[in-house]
Amino acid sequence: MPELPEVEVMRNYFEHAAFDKVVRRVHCYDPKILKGEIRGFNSSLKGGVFQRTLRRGKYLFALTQSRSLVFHFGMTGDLELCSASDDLPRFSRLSFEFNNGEFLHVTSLRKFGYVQEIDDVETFIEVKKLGPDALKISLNDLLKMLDGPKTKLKPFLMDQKRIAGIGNWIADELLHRCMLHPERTINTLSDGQKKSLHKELGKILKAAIRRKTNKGNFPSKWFVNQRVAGGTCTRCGIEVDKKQVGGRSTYFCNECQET
DNA sequence: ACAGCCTCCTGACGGC
DNA sequence: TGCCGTCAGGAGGCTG
Repeated sequence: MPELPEVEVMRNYFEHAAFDKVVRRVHCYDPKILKGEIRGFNSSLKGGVFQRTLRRGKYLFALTQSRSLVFHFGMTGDLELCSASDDLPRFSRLSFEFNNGEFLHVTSLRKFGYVQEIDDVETFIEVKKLGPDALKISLNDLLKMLDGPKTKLKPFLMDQKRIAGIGNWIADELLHRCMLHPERTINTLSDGQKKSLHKELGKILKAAIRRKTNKGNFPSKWFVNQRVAGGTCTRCGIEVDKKQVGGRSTYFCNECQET
């Protein structure tokens, strides 16, 4: 579930939870979540202080004076700051213990996602071939990107190597707003439709960040709320269709969204 | 270049 | 009550 807006909210949370505190120790409760050895991880971070965060798409980076970490939250990842007396959160896989006794937990029910020490943020982004951040992509860059490929719209939007940050729900919300069928091919889009993709994408991301939608509290008018069995189109009222597109469950209105 | 399928993982939920 | 199958989903890998 964590897509760009949720990760941006987590980035903020991380700063409030971790900045200005000295890392006393790192605890790993499930080695699967940590890429690399806990020993090396611990010695890298012990005594460090997180001072900076960055984000590209769904990836969060946290930097101490001398070390860099990347967090990917998969679909069920989250951060949770706890005091020493709190119970271990359910599904905690790793925690940073600070010298004030607090613990910042990385939770993950389904263990997709990971925490990893990296040499350098730019290199990581390069190796992953991540596209520009969906929140920062310019209209011109998007227009250029949309010029040519015969890919279907939804898989295009969700390809992190093209645009970083769009996941399943954002793609469905965006395509419904722009009245475009998820299987519409890129090369049939008009200029107006391309421009509306850019405009609506920005609106969705900014509103979602503002509303801190990581708890699923989307505005009631949003199409994303209809991504359930029996959901109805927020524009025409008919029952939404559900179909696998690019291997993902896709909800859309067969009447309003043009193929 | 693109499509389609598989794997990872675990809790929720429906059917019987 | 309990057992079983199915589903969700990001990303990477593999094949066609």
